[in-house]
Amino acid sequence: METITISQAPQHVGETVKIGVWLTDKRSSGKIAFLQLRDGSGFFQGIIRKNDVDEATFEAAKHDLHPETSFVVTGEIAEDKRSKFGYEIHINDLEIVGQSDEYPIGNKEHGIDFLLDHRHLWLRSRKPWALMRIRSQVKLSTMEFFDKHGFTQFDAPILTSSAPEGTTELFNVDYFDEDAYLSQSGQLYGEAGAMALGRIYTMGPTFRAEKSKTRRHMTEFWMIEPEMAWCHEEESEEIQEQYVAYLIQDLIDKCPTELEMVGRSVESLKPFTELPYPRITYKEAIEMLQKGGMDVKYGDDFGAPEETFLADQFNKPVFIKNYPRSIKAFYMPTDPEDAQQVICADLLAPEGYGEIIGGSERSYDYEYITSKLEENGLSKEDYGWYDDLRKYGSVPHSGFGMGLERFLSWVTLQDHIRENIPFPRMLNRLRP
RNA sequence: GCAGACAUAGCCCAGUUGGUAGAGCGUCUGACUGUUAAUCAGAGGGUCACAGGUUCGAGUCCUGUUGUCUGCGCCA
Repeated sequence: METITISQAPQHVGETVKIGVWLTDKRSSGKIAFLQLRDGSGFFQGIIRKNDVDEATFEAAKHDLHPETSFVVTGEIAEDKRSKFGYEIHINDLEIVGQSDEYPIGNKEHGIDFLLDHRHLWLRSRKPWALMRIRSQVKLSTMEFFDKHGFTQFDAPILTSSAPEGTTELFNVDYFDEDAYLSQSGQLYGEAGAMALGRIYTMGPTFRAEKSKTRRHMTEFWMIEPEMAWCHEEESEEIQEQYVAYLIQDLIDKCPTELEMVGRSVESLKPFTELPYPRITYKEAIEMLQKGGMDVKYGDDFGAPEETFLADQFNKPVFIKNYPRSIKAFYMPTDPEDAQQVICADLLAPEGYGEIIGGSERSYDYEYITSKLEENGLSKEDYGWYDDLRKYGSVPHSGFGMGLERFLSWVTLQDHIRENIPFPRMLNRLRP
């Protein structure tokens, strides 16, 4: 007899098979019981009738199966329109493997704090299952997209000697009696990679010790940071929008069930696969905000309300280009049309989700970079290697960073990014 | 870092001028042959966050402590 998974059930209609499962819920009558089953590959229902099994098995189904009890079922796969999945299994026999008593998570009515305290178990529920499948697909699609476009995956170090942008707080670790820090960006290392391999991308965890308490922040999150040699900002933006559209199209094609499970309709995502995305300048954005009655002036960075307002003017992601130098990173080159500004763009997601990508051209001028490093108090000892990238065969290059969980929270319509990573790390949450 | 809320059963929450601690869900027992948050009947379940104070009497009023959530800032 063949052992299959729930996801393979449609190919085994009429066959008697074995499946290793967990119970999510059950309903029973005097002579029939409905067992809601999951096995990691999917969810469906098992039916057990008193007349089809011996009495001990039927009694076991009624009394010994509790939420998350693991067992092996033997039965015949049937197509049935009364089942939500479309298929179900008529059980002839079952063998309990692992008992489960008083499972803490029910079908409804839990607060977020309780659920996060039980994250190791909550992951078994439907919504986290769907969110983790979507996350996995996005990472796979990322690798496929960049591979197709000639990029090499390039892993930046996580332990670093100091801070790339010098401003944010870093997690300090003891590195054999020397101070080291957990990386807050792989970008500078990515630039070294681009000079070696042309086009690279990093994909890995990033750490920020900022005491942020918002729906858009975690202390540990994942970034995807492509870096491209011989590339100006305009070309980088084209890659960015193609990448975002590619991720969304792949989700539409490969994860429609998971999207529906988390409340995101496939139809609502389709417009975001149509390119190009609109582009406006920072100055135009300021004008739009002022006309909209918001209290901003040139030189201000945008907060959440401003980002939402701007994104609401378009029904697509929108690039905001060329911000003032004062609110951007030291390595961004001067905008030739306005010396107060730098060549960069942020991509704002629609529907109130704010910035999902920050990117820019990188200055490749040795004098400019060395003076900026000095202005920002970044030492030769720690950043001399970054100078070298300009000293030996410097070329125009650009790159960007996408926050994986921010992207995911947008496409899955979550109001907080914490459910888009298996074990979120936040200001007040380090366990489980 | 700033501001505002909250803390009562395993969970989600009520609790009136201060007067014996409540419901729903889950759990357990029973009924029911197509249930989808099943339904019906019954049972069990509490150091009211912690520490003081006022009072004949505090879940309720006062003070302090701790924890959590939400929004803002910072950013992805």
